[in-house]
Formats: sequence, structure tokens, C-alpha cells
Amino acid sequence: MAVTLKDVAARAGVSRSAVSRTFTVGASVSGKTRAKVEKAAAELGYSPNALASSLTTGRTKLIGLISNNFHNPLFLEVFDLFTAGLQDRGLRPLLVNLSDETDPANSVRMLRQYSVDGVIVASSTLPPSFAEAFRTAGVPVVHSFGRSTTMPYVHVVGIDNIACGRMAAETLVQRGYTRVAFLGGPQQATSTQDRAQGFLSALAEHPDVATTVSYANAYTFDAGRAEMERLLKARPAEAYFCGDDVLSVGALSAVQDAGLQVPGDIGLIGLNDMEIAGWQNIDLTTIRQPIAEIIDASIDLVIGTIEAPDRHPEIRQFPCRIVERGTLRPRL
Amino acid sequence: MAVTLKDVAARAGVSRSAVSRTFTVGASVSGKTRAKVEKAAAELGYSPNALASSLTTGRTKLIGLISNNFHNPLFLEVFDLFTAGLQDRGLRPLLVNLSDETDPANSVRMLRQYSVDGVIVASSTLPPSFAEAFRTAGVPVVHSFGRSTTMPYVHVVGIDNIACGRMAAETLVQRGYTRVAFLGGPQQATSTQDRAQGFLSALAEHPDVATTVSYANAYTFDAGRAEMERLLKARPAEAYFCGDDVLSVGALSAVQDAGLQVPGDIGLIGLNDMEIAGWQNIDLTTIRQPIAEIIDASIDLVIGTIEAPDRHPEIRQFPCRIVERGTLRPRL
DNA sequence: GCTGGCTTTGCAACCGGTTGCAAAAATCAC
DNA sequence: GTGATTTTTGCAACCGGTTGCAAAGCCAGC
Repeated sequence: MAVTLKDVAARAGVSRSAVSRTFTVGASVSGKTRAKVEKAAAELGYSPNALASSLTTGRTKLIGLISNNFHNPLFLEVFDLFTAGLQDRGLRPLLVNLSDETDPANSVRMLRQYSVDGVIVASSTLPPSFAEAFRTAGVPVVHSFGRSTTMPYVHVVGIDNIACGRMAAETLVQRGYTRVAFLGGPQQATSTQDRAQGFLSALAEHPDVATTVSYANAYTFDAGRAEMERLLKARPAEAYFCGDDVLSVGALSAVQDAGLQVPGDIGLIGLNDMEIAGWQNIDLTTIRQPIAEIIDASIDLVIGTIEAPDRHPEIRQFPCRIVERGTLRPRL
Repeated sequence: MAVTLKDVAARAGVSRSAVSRTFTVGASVSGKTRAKVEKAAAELGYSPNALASSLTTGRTKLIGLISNNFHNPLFLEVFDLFTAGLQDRGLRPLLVNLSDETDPANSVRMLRQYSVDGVIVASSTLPPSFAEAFRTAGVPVVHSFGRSTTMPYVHVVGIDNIACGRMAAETLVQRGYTRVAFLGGPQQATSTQDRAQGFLSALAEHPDVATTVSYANAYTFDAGRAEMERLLKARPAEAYFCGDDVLSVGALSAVQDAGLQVPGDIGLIGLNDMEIAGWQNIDLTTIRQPIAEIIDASIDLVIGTIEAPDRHPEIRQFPCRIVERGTLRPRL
């Protein structure tokens, strides 16, 4: 059915090696045979079998892209950038949806069966141990949007969540809010833990500002809305730093439905700057996470590690910045 | 580095075939050797190389998942369901982002290099010819969310866009609107063409209802908003059927910003029922597209075609239904 | 025309598996 | 225990490529 190396060799009247060589860059072939081979290949519609060649070269150009965030609109942008970025570099993403299953062993095994050259774990909620399982199995791996530890065992690319928490706190203080709160995502998510820590530690320097903390049980609209509804029953804070943008939008809708004004009665600041945050009927003030840079760096790191497997684990953190929109009152 | 069949065979004291057989279901192995092999495999941490075996079996269990919709939140749900559904059936999605490149030849070549067992084209904007290129190349293919023609050349799974247009029209008439409009997506998208056709043909039976048509230049928030802003400058219709949900939300935001009430002054009905449409601060009345069914059917069809390549091209259409929310006034 | 150096070519082994076939082993019937 | 039948096993060839190596081809210089 499919046309192979042998067919082309026969047609071109050369050896199989000659054909193989014309399709490997940097191999030694004379102009004459190359021409013959290319002609035959074109006539037969031949294109080399990437999988077969991977057997000997040890490279499949397949990259496992693992995520458990299939409900956060930000991740559509993430997938867009990852797939486009990998393609541009001649790599192919093998997508793994981890939503249900949480056992890393399974994913490790499966991705090794397909001998992926490397793995990118794109998640802010998976524990570091997940990505580490790949390293242990000898697969180059980078954890994107992960938590940075001081002694990383794998590459981690992302933002400084503690600094973001601090940035949110300082922004709220600057805007003159005196009763502020953190509305986090699930408490076991490292991203939420770090954001809370940064937020609280910055506010510790402002004893005049009252601070509270609570957690939604997921990074979802419904969870954010439910938690905010709960908060509104008692005396709410003047401004909330929400764990992420979807959560913020959920909270926003609860506030509006309660008949309160944003940012007049209650201020909100999110984190991520997903596309939707800029939609004029959402118009969420938020902290922008530079996902394009994070993804670029992640791809570069995974490629670098494929080429030099013993490369030392690296942390790459990208600065975030506030995107001013309509859910926080202006600077005093 | 990696442990292979040979290593296991040596350790278990059997031939390579014996090892291969214990890992192929339905092969003839005695309980005794199977035990020996499994023990050795476990000790060595062996798992078979799927790519190597694909060489002889001709099956990679790789499915190309091609899309150009990386900016429509609906497609995050689509990717979620596709990846999960494929995984459940032991298949792996090789994701292809077609956003920039539009030449099918390239994708065909690339996916053949990776000898995918089949291809799913998930897009409502790509022309039928795109999916057909795979069929011509001998690759099992199904076009999900595609246009159904009477004489299909490939499997097409989706909804009846003409019927949806008609459903929208009839709904608007039932609600007592007398000046209605279609606000389509890009005019060259087959989905928009069909929805317009259904909408207009149904309204042709209601000569008392004034009907207009216009098109946004993309299925995006900004395009929907821009087009609605333009429409609001003249005397707008009483109700709009928008090409899809993102477009609707864009239009919605324009209407609200103009100080008009929805559904009081202007009614809106979308199509898709993406998750966000149900968010309480969007609360979009829309026509629900049963994506889970569509995706399930797509996967079944692609598997069926892998098993029986000469299978006749099939059309599978799933019924849509109205999801009542807050952007259309109630039935009179 | 011959020698030496460099390039090109084909052979054959190999990558990690699968599988048809025939021999060996186990099972069965008597 | 014997012969016939069935099951299990290993050999060897193959899937579609790559690559080290040595032979062949080429060209320059003398």
C-alpha cells in the first residue's frame, strides 16, 4: 500500500542507503543521485516514515503535552501556543488529558511506549511530584505553570506566584482599600498556596488593612460564584484578590446579582488575563501572566534537555503586570 | 538505556517470540512461560515499544486531531471530550494546529509520516475539501462539525445547520418579534451559509416579519461586537440570531454598552451553548449543539473506518435544542 | 599514466518489535 | 505405552528505515 524506501530505490536504480541519505540532511550524496532519487520519490509520492526512522535514530520528534486544565479558557490559549510553537520547531504534540486519572505512573508508561522525546506538563494544580516521575523515568520534562522550589528536580517555567500575591496586595493598598481578602482556588493547589502567602505577607506590613482569606473548591466559575455568594451573606471585604480569572468572573457575577456595584461597592482583581477578561462586558482588572513567553521558554527548555539530558534543572520565572480594567477603583 | 524485548527474553530464559506473545492478547503462550516473562518484565520495568510494533502490525493507535479553532471556548470542551474519548478507547491524539497554515497537503504529508491510523478534522470553518484530501490519500477520516452534503466523500458528523437556522427563525417568530436579523460569522464559512439559508427560508413563510442579514468577519467576540455596533447606528432589528455564541456575546456587549436592554429592547439567540453561555452574567439564550454525542460518534466512525476502510461515507446529524436563558423574551 | 586524498556508494547489520512455519512438547484416546 | 492431535515454542524473515565500514569512483598533481 504505502510506498517505501525500497520502492524508491528500485525506481531510481540506486541502493536503499542512497535514498535514505538524500532524505537525511548533511548526508553525503552526489548531486546526480540526489536528482534521480528525488525524481523517483516525487513520482511515487514517497515520504519517509518518521516512526521507522525513530527506531534507529532514537528520536521521534514527539512531545507529550500533559494537562488537566480542560475547563479553564486560558488553556485554550495555552494549547494554541504550545501546538503552534512545537510545530514551528518540527515537533509534534501528543496530547494527554489527565482530567480523570491522576496516577502519574500510567502516563509515564504510556508516553514511554510511544517513546516521546520529551514531556511538557502544563498545569498549575498538579503536584511537582507528577512531573518528577518523568525525570525519574529518564524522560526530559518541563513543568509549565508549576511551582518553583529552591532545589528543583525538574525544569519549572512560570510566574512567581508569591510575587503576584504581593503585587495584588500592594495594588489594593495603593487603591486605598482597608478591608481586603484573598479568594483562593482549591487550597491544595500550589499556585493558590503561594498566591495566598505572597498576599498575606505583603499585607502583614500594613497592619491597618484588615485581611481575610477563603477558598473556592475549584478554579471554576461556579466555585467562585458560590464562594462569593457565601461571603456576601456576612459583611464582605472592600476588595478581593481572586485565585484566577474564571474564579473572578464567578465572583463578579455574584456581586452583581447581589445588586452591588463593581468597583464602587466591591473591587476585584484576578490573575491570568485570559482572553475573556478583556471582553467589554466582563472587563476584569487582572494580573497578566505572560503565557507566550512561558510557553516559548518551556519548549526551548525541553528541546535543550533532549539535546543535553544531564542539563541542570532550571527555574524560569516571568514577571507579571497589572492590566487595568474596570473592576478595581483607580489609584487614589 | 531502555529495556527491550531481548533483555526480557534473556532474563526469563525464553525466546524473543515468547516475550512478544505474552504481550499480545490472544497469542498462544503457556501459563508457565507467561509467568516467567511477566516476572522478568516487572523486574526490568519493561513495557513494549508501541512504535516498533506498529512497524509490523501497521497500527500506531495514533489519531490525528486537526483543528483551526483555537480561539473559540467551545473548542476547549471539544478537545477535552476528544482526548478523553480517544484515551478511553486506547488511542492517542496527535494534535495539529491549523491556525496559520491552510494547505491540506502539508498536514496530510506530516500525518502520514507519523502513520496515524486515522484523522479527525474538527472544524466548522474548513472547507470539505480539506478532509477529503485525507480520504484521497487513503487515510480514514471523519469531519466533525462539518457541512453535510448529499453525496459525502468522507464521514461527516455534526448538526443540521439549516435546521438550526430554521429553528432560530421559528423561535423568534413565536416570541412575537416582527423585525429579525441574522448576524452571521464569516460569509465563506459553510456553517454560516447554512444557518443563514435555514433562517431565511423559514422566514420566507412569514412575509409579515422583516428580515435582514449581515456578517461579522470572524467567529470572535470582537467581530460580533464591531458588527453589532455598526448595526446599532441605524435602526436595529428587534432580535438577532447570531452565528455562534462568542459572536453573540460580542453583540450582547455592544447592545448593553449602547444603553439598551436585553431582552427588553433587543433579543439575542446564539448557537453552540458553550460553557460560558451559562455563566450568570452572560446568560445567553442559545441553541445547544450536542458536542458530546458528536464527538462520540466521530470517534466511533473513525475507528469503524480503520477496521473497514472501504466503509461507505456516512452523515450523522444530531438534533439541537433551544436552551432558554435570559437574552430572548419569553413566548407570548 | 600513476599515486594519493577525498567523496560517493552499496553491503550488511541493526533498531525493537511481530509472525508464518515447522519442530518440540504436551495432551488425548485407546 | 502408542499414535494422533493439539498446543507451545523457537527460528528466521520481515516491517521501514539508518549507519559504520570498506570498496569504488573521482579529481588533482606530477
